[in-house]
Amino acid sequence: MPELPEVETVRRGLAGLIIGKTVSAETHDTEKGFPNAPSDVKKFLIGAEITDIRRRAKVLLIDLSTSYSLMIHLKMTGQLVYEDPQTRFGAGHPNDSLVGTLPDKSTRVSLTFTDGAKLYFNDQRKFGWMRLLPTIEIPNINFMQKVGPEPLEADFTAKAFAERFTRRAKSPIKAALLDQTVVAGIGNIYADEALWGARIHPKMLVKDLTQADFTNIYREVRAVMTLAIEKGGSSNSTYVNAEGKKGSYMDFARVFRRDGLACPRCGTTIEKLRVAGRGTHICPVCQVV
DNA sequence: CACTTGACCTGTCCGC
DNA sequence: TGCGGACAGGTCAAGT
Repeated sequence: MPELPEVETVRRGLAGLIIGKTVSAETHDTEKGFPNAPSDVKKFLIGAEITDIRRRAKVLLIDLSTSYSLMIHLKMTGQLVYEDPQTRFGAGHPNDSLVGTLPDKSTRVSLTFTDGAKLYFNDQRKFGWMRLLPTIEIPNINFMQKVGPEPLEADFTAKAFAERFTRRAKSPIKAALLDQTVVAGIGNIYADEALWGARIHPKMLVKDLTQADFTNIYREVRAVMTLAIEKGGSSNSTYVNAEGKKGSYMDFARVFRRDGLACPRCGTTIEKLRVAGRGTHICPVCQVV
């Protein structure tokens, strides 16, 4: 799914909907998605109040009053959808919804709150996961130790951005942008969009780029992600926010999934190629190797 | 280490 | 209409 702007959109939506609520029940499928022991779930999740919702890179953290947290990665097709059964607010809402009646075939975890509201974790491809762990242990887990800085932090500079890439000298710039240990939160959509904005070909090697190039990429990454958060993220097929609704960034995309259409800057037909094993979209005139 | 490729899953779309 | 193959927002564990 879900790159930084989509996960941030879910975080903001959920924060307004479930902070302060108390979990009264939980069900999940046993094979995948929520591997915690039933005794831990009973002890640290049931009866817990939601105290905060945080995001780091593409990971969501739902903090509980028991000093435990739910740590969630949506991967490609994960959804966290809230539903208030009294008003039918949330899932199944007719406007811009990609979610029908829940739970459905893709539902892996369901939480019920004491007021009757529900939170569903759906994941069509089952790559995503949710786990319950002590809040204090989160900074120690491998992913948190290795993940790079948040690109939208106010004090994150263009110079600091460029320095993160020195390790990846022989990588194509797109592969390095997708590496979460370099900079956090960038995925396939916003890598393509930012490189188009910076007029840099995704196959350009890191070592062949100048500080000026990195400054441009830095500006574009920040601009495109900020706009995407404003638009509620990108919905190609399965991504929805906490209310089950789509994001509209794809209406503003300049190259991503626009192969065969005109480059909005020069009119040349946008092409699709493969870089770092991922579908990649470029303007062959604006972005030259 | 740095770098590349395949694996993990289900669903959809495209060509025959 | 059916069937095979490629592809899809992301990491990982292997391989070189």
